[in-house]
Amino acid sequence: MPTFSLPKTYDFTSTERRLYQWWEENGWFKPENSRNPEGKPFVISIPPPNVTGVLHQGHALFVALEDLMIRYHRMRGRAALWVPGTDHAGIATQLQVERKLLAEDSSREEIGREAFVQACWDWTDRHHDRIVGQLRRLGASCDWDRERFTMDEGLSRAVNEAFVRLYRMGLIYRGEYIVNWSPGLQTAVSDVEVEYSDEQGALYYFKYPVAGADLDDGPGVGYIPVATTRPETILGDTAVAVHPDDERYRHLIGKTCLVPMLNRTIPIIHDTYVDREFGTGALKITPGHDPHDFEIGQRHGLRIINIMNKDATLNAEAGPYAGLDRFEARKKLWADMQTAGLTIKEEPYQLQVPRAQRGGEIIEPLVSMQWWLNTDAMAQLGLAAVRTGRIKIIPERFTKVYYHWLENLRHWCLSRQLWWGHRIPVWYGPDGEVFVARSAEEAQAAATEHYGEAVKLEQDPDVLDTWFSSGLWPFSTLGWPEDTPDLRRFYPTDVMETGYDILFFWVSKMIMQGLMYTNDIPFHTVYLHGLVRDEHGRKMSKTYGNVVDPIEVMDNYGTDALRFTLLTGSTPGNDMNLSIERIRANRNFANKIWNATRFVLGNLPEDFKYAGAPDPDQLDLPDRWVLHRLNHIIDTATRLFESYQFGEAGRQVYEFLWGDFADWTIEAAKPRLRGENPDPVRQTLVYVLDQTLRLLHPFIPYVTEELWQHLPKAEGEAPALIVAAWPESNPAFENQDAAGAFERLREGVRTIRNARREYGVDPARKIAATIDAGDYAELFQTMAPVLALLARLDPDQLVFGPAPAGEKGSTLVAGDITIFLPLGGMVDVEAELARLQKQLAETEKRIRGAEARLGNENFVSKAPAKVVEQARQTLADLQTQRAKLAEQIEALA
RNA sequence: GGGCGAAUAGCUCAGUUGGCUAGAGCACUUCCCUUACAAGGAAGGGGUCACAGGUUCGAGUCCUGUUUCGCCCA
Repeated sequence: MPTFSLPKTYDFTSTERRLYQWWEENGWFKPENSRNPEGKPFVISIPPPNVTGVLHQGHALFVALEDLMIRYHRMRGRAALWVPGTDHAGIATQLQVERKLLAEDSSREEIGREAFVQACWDWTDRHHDRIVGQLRRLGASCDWDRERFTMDEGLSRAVNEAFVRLYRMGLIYRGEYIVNWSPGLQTAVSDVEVEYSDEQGALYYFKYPVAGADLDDGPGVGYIPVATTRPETILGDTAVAVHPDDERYRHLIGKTCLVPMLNRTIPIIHDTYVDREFGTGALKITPGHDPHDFEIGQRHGLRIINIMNKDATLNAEAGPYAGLDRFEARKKLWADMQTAGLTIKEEPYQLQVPRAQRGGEIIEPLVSMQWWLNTDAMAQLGLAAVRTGRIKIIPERFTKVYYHWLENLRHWCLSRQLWWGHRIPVWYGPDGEVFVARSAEEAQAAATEHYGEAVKLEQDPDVLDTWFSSGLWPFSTLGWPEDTPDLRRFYPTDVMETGYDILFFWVSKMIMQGLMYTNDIPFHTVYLHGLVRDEHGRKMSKTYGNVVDPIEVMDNYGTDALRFTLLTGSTPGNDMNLSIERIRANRNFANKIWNATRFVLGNLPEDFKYAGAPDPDQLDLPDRWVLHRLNHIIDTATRLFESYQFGEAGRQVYEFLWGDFADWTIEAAKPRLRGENPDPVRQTLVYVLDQTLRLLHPFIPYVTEELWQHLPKAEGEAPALIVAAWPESNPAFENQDAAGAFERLREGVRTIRNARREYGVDPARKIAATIDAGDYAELFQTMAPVLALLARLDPDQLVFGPAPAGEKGSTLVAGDITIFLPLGGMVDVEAELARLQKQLAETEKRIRGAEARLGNENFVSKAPAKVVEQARQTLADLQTQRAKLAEQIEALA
C-alpha cells in the first residue's frame, strides 16, 4: 500500500547539501522569484562576517534568526531579499597575514606595502570560500548573486564618496589630538576598540618639589605630594593641578615646581576637575599621555610633551630614560626617585587598564596627527530617528543605552596606521596642500588646477577604520552612491539583526551614516541578540576549551537541530547558554517529525487525491479537534512572529506537533484509518502535517522541505516549501464544542491509563470498561474504537452507560464522566475507597477556592466577563465531579 | 559612581496587554522493543517563582526597597 518508503530515521547529511543546492539552483533565494516579485520587499543586510574568520555560534545564531525572518516573510508573500557579504576586518586580517609572514621569517616592512596588500588579498580569497560555505551550510537563504565585500570596487567607491562628502560638509578634519595608541599594532584605535579590565596595580605617591623651596620643609611647602598609577608619565608632565578651594595647596597656585629627575619647571595651576578626596588631592598633568589631562591642558594652554615613540619606548623628551620600554622606564625612574628621596610610598591599587580589543595589549594614550570625523550633527540625527520612533530597537531597553552613548559621543578617529583597508582618499601636494577626492585622477586634476601645473602628489598612508565602511553597508551593498534599481527598490531595508555587543561599533554608525547620505533610515527595526555561552553560562573560549563548534554540531546532529536550539533557546537581547543535551533533544524532534510523516504517508493509498483544506462537517471528533487546535496555533505563531518572539513561536509549534499531532491525532487516527471511511482521516492528517511543516520551515528548513516534498500536493501548489504560502487560520475550523469534547475524551483516556498503572494491569492486557459519559455519551460511542486503542480496552467489552451494580472493580471519576473498570480481584475495596476519598478531598479544596473567588463581589464585578464565566464553569464541573465521587464512596462503604 | 539584565523543578531555560491546579527539555522512578518513531511510548515524583513590603477582586508577571551574580558606561 505505501507508495514509497522513507528510512526509519532522518538522515540529515544526505539531505542538507542536496536541498540547499536545489533551492539555490531554482533561484528561490532571489526576490525576483518570490510568489509576488513585484510586491512589497522584505530586506535584511547580513552583518558581514570577518572574511578570514571561522564560523562560531554567534554566526550560527544570527544566521538562524535572519534566515528565519527571511523565510517567514518569503512565505508570507513578500519579495524577500537577504543581502550577503563579508568584511575585510582591517586589524584582524592584517594580524593574520603578518603572523604568516613572521612564520616565513619575513615581515610587511620587508616585502613592502604593495606586496603586503596583495598578500592580504590572497589571504582573503583563500578564506572567503570557507566562511561563506559555512554560512550556506547553516541554510542561509541569501541571494548570493548580490554578495558583496567591503573592499570590493563598488564599496570602495562608496567609502570614498562618503569621505569626500563629509569633508566638503566640513565634518572631517585633520588634527593632533590624543588617541588610543596600540604599540603592538602600531596604530590608533577608536574609543570603542578599547576595553578596560580591572587589574591589580599600585598607586605611587611621590614628592613634586616646589621650585625655590627645600624638600625638607615638608608637604605643602617644600613639595606637593602627588599620586600616580603610571610613574613614567611624570617625564611628560607639564603642570601640577590642585583644587582652587583646597586649603592645603591654594597658596602654591601660580608658583612652579620641578619635574623629578628632569628638573623641568612646570606651573602649579588650579582646576575644579581635581578631586580633593582622591590620592593626595593634587594632580600631575600629562596632556600628551592622558585623555583627561589633555582636556585640562587645552583649557589652560599647557604645553604637550610626547615622551613616547610609536613602539612604546621612550624618546628624547624622556632625557636619561630615552630608549627604554615604557615599563622598564617606570621601574628605573621610580628607583632613581627613591634614591633621590622623592618617593613617599606605594600602595596596592585596583586599576582599570585600557587594553586593545584585538590583541589585548595595553593601550597608550598619546597625541598624534589623525583624521577625525565630527559626529555632533550625525549623533543628533541618530538620536532623533529613534526618539521619533522611525527606528525601533528590540528589546526596547537598549534604546536607553543607545541614547546615552550618542548623547556623549566624541569625535571619531577615522585613521588607522594599517596597510589593509580603504586608503584615506586624501592627497598632499609638495607644500602640504590637502586634496580630498574620490580618486587619484580627481585629486591630480584638482592639484593641477591649484598649482597651475602637474605636480607629484602623495596619498595619505593611512587607511580608514573598518567600521567606517561597515557603516555604509545597508546601502553600499545595494549600489550606493549610484542610483541603482536595487537601491530604489530595496532601500531602506527592514530589519537589522545583530548582537548587542556591536550596537556602538556598528548599528549606531549605520544609522548615522544612512541618515547622512541617503536622507533616510537604513532600517526600521533593530533586533539585538545576545551572546552564546556554554551550558553553564561561561563565555566560550579556546583557552577554556569550552567552545561548541557549530560545524561539529551540524556534523553530529544536523543543521536543523542546531538552528532550532538556538532559536528556541534565546530571547531578544539576552545571552543564551547552549548545551549539547538540548541540541540532541532537538535532533530527536526532527526525527519525530520525520516519523510522523512516515506514518501519514504510509497510510495513503496509491490513488490518494489530496483535496486541500478538509471540510470539517465530514470529520470525526479528533479531526475537528486538531483543526481547531491548528487554527489556534497558526494564529499564535503568526502573532509571535510579528512581535519578534520567535523562540516562543517555535516552542508552541513544537508542542503542537509532538504533544497534539503525534501523540493524539495520529494515535486517534489509527483505528479509523482501518475503518470504513478512512479518506477524511487521511485528508486531515495530510492537511495538518502540511500546515505544521510550513509553520516549522523558518526554524528547521531542511527536514521540513524534505518531508514536504513527499507530501501529496493540492492543485496549483508551490513547487517547494521554501516558496509555499504561510498558513492562515480558517474560521470554518473554529469548533469550541469539538475541542471541549475531545479534551474530555483525552482526560478519560489518561484516567484509565493511570488506573491501569496503579492497579498493575499488564500493559498488553485489554480490559473491559463501562463508560458513563453523560452529555457526551453519543460522541464517545462513535469514538469507541479510538477509546479502545488509546486506553487498551477490549472493544467487545466496552459498554456505554451507567456502571453495573454490585460488580467488583474500580470506578474512576473524571469531571462529569464516570468510568467503571471491572478489575475484579485486583481491586482492594479499602484502597479504592482511600483513592476516591483523596480525590474527593482535592476536589473539595478546589471547590472552596473557586467558591471564595466567585463569592468575592469585587471579582464578579471587576474581572472580565470571560474570566468570571470560566470560573463558574470550573466550579460547576468540580461540583459535578464531587457529586459523582460522593456517590461512588457511598456505594463502596 | 551611573545604567541595564538575571535570580522560577536536581541542571538548562520558557512563561509580553496581570486571570484555570506555574510549563518544557535533560536528569530521576516504574513499566513497555504495542508494524511511524527505543533519537520512541505510557504513568509518575519533583517548585514558599531570591527576599521584604505595596498596588489589585486577582501578582512569577506591575511598583518600591534589599541581597547575590553578570554586563555596559564613566
